[in-house]
Amino acid sequence: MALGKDYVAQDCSIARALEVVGERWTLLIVRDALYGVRRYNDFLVHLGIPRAVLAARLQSLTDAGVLEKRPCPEAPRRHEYVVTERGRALWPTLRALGTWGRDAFGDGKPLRYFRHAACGTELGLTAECPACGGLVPLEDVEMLPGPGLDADPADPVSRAMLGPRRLLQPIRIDPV
Amino acid sequence: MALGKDYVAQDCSIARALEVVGERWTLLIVRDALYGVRRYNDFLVHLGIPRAVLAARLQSLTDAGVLEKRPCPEAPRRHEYVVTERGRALWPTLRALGTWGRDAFGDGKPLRYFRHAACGTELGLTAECPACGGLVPLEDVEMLPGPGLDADPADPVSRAMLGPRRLLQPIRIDPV
DNA sequence: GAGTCAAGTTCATTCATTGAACCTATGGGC
DNA sequence: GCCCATAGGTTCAATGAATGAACTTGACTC
Repeated sequence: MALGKDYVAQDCSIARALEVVGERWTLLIVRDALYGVRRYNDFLVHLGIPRAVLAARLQSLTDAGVLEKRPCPEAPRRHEYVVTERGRALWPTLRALGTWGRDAFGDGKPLRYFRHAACGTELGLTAECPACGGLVPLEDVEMLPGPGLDADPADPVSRAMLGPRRLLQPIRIDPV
Repeated sequence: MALGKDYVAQDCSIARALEVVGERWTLLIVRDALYGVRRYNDFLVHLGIPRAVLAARLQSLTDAGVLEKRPCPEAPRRHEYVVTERGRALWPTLRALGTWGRDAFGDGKPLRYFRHAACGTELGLTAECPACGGLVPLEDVEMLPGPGLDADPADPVSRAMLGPRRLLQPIRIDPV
């Protein structure tokens, strides 16, 4: 929404936030980044997004300081996009949106669980731990597949996301 | 996003939620509805949204059970769109998004404060009361103008939103 | 030297958004 | 009865963004 008409003059923090993450695909990219996706091709495969749109979104998210683009440490000619602190701060929003989607439109079979790894308690509405009381550091959030999740997805990124794993833990795709 | 390509097969509650509230303008309409806007023309004036888009979004939000359309009790020929329980459940998401926008892109002068009316404490990141511990019922949330807010806005809806008021309290525009 | 792979860019088509103009039903003033 | 205003839309042409397929570029590999 940065291009063309924007939400200028709305005098509202929500509108300002939506200028950055309100476009189609953008929040899903941030979600994937929090789940550990880092590489252009992995976003591409997992989201099924057109290449041109992905490139544009990664660029604008980088400009906005939500992601950081940097050379991949292992293979120097590759890049990775890593969530910054500002990007991590979107996790409570995404958690709230996800619980809303689940409660409002789910069929009773959760797709994923998010637990505080230290105590095993499922996160509350907005990513806090009801038992320990407080926002759980992202590194301590464990995501697990729920009964509603496709147990044998086609694309390798979804497959890598199946197992219990931590938020932010980089996805690695085994070269076949 | 309901039309054309959608986020089908994403197998994710966030994607499902975005199918309903992810389009341009949609979350701003829900925000206004939570702030007490109820009438077509008030949304129109406050958001500066094209008429056709507003009509389409009100329709799809009504279809999704986020808003309810009903005849206005005072003037029987008018309608109002009122947030349902499902719509109210979006408040923590919007609060989280707003605090993110404020913290990430604000200039230090908050635009609005949201307080728990019973104790005067400012709401936390996601609409809970840090003092009382728990989600505050929307009717008990008081919104107040902050130092960053335009103190003399042009449109009557913004003017009606200036004073300290409760969430959901219907906006009334005095006929000039 | 031919082939591959990551990470894009280019381009024609399709789709959504925009802003202006028009429509319709009611209600009020005279 | 006639004129005008208001609420809540619909229609339409022009613009802008999204899509999918094809093409590009610069390593590295066999």
